[in-house]
Amino acid sequence: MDAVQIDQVRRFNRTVTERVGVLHDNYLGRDRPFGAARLLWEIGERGQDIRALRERLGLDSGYVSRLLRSLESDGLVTVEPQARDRRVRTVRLTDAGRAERAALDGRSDELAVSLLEPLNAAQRGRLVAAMAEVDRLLTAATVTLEVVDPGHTDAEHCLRSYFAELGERFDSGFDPALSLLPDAGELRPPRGLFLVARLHGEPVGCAGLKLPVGAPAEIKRMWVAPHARRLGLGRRFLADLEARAARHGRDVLRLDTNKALAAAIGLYHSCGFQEVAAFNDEPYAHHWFEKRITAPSPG
Amino acid sequence: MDAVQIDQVRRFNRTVTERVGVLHDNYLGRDRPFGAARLLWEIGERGQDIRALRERLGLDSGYVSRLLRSLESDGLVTVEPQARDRRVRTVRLTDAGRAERAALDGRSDELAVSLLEPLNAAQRGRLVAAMAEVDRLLTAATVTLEVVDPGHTDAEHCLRSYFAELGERFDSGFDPALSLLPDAGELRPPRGLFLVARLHGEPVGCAGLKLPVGAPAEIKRMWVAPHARRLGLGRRFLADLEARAARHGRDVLRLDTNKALAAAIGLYHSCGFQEVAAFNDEPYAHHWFEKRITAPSPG
DNA sequence: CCGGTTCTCTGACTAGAGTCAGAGAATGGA
DNA sequence: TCCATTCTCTGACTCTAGTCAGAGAACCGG
Repeated sequence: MDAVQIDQVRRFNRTVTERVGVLHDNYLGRDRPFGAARLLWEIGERGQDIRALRERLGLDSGYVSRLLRSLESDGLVTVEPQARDRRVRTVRLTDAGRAERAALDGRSDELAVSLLEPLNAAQRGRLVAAMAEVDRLLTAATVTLEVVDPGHTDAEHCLRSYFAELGERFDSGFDPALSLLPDAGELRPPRGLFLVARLHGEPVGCAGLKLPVGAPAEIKRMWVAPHARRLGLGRRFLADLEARAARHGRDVLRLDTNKALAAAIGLYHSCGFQEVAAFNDEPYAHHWFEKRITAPSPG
Repeated sequence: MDAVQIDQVRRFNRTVTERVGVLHDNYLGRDRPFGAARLLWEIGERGQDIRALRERLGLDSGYVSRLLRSLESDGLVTVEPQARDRRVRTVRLTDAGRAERAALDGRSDELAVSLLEPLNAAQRGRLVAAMAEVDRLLTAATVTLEVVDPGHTDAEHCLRSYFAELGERFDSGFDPALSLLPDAGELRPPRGLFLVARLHGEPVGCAGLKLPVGAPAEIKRMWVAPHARRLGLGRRFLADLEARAARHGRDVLRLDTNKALAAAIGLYHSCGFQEVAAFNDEPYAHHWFEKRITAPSPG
């Protein structure tokens, strides 16, 4: 990888951890140990089950219990057993807790202000834009792709969202029964595969690949959750599936799509797909694309 | 301040501290406590006096001593009294220490790579560019301006560097004796003032303001250290001095400059200065500038 | 050469952030 | 109904990262 880039990333890490880190500690950990403040924050306005808190923060159950005791004795939270399952306990903020949380919030704002303060308006604009870009791309880099069974909860969640969205966007609506849907077996080894993208553990996109014997590979059911768009995830799915298809010895990759999906059509063009004549009679398709692919170089 | 901007800064802080922070701990603190690793790093190839280490890292002397003992017992450093002053002790890396430091370096690289890895080439380019921008602007925001006496060490350091640079850049060289230099008293209250800019405690620029009675204020000896350029520091000096001149009741600010200082001339234009006829007979000046200024609004 | 200062070290302490091994209630399934 | 499991809590630890108060050696100015 490019040494100049690595160097810049390291310089960035140093500057940011110094500047943001130091202020972070100064502002947020002022009265209360950091762990307790974090917990207070995570409980949120609506309360949380202790197990959910533990999971989200990745903390030991004993540790969380102790932190909660200290918040409780300061009168910031109440802990009560859940009605349906009295083993599980729910934490809620008291009014004092809500006030404390708002104070934390205010300090977060102060921190942000103190970073912008010394700059003039033009510099502020540029800093904020650059931060947004870094934020977006680091988020993109934390998205993971994984091959799962199309029957997996996360896969089904994505597919439901996908069909719902098609129903909204197609002029004609979308009825799965009328479409040439591959049966699940076609997206399951050895006849194909199914990818799910996850961000912080939540499914945020999917894409299927059909690998019919002696025929071009075909992409089906590619979808990216609205809040995960603009992260280059579509492009990443295409690149990943293309590599997999090539590894399975296919030299052509194809797909069909609906005219309502303008962004997707743009993506296919920009990723090197050529529009071709219809290669199936999918009733919801208006465009058919194809791309010649080559085997990945070994290593 | 703009709430949208504050919000973006907060989102940035969250993403970066999570993503970079977690990896940072994973990679860098692997075998050795973080404090020891930091110390090992700061000792550097050429060794350091203990007091310098302490100062730079801002640590308690007892704590540093203990950390050094542990590094010493691991065979990574040697500590010896300085020849000239046997109270002061100098730490040097052993071969093993050098190797350990190189390993830390390698992990820093790995961290950087792991942030870039999941991205494609275009995204990497954009991420690195945005990181450079954030880095540059956060650095700019940590620069402080302070009024000091022109006889202060930091002021003198800046002035020496300034004269040296003029000597190199002017076609004719630069001889302070031939120039219309204000005597130090003119850049000292009540007749004027002198600003020094500092980054992490090091002086990185200066600017003087003459406030002659019943005459326009005048900027003299503005200089920014080469490694602190492109941080908007020149613009910041001008804005600061302009506000100070206005607070002292002046409504015109002026300055002269040499044709070799193209960047400065560009800056003056872009900050609203107009070129005017010579208002003095400074032998090294080719351009004279003036700007009408207004009293800052109260508050 | 004496007294104050500088520099480093040691010992004794603290707070934060966890980990680990049960104990004891509540629940769910056979 | 009973047994395994789930969930939370308690007590007993650990490791980092410090802080604070001297002690003792080395140095410096008068």
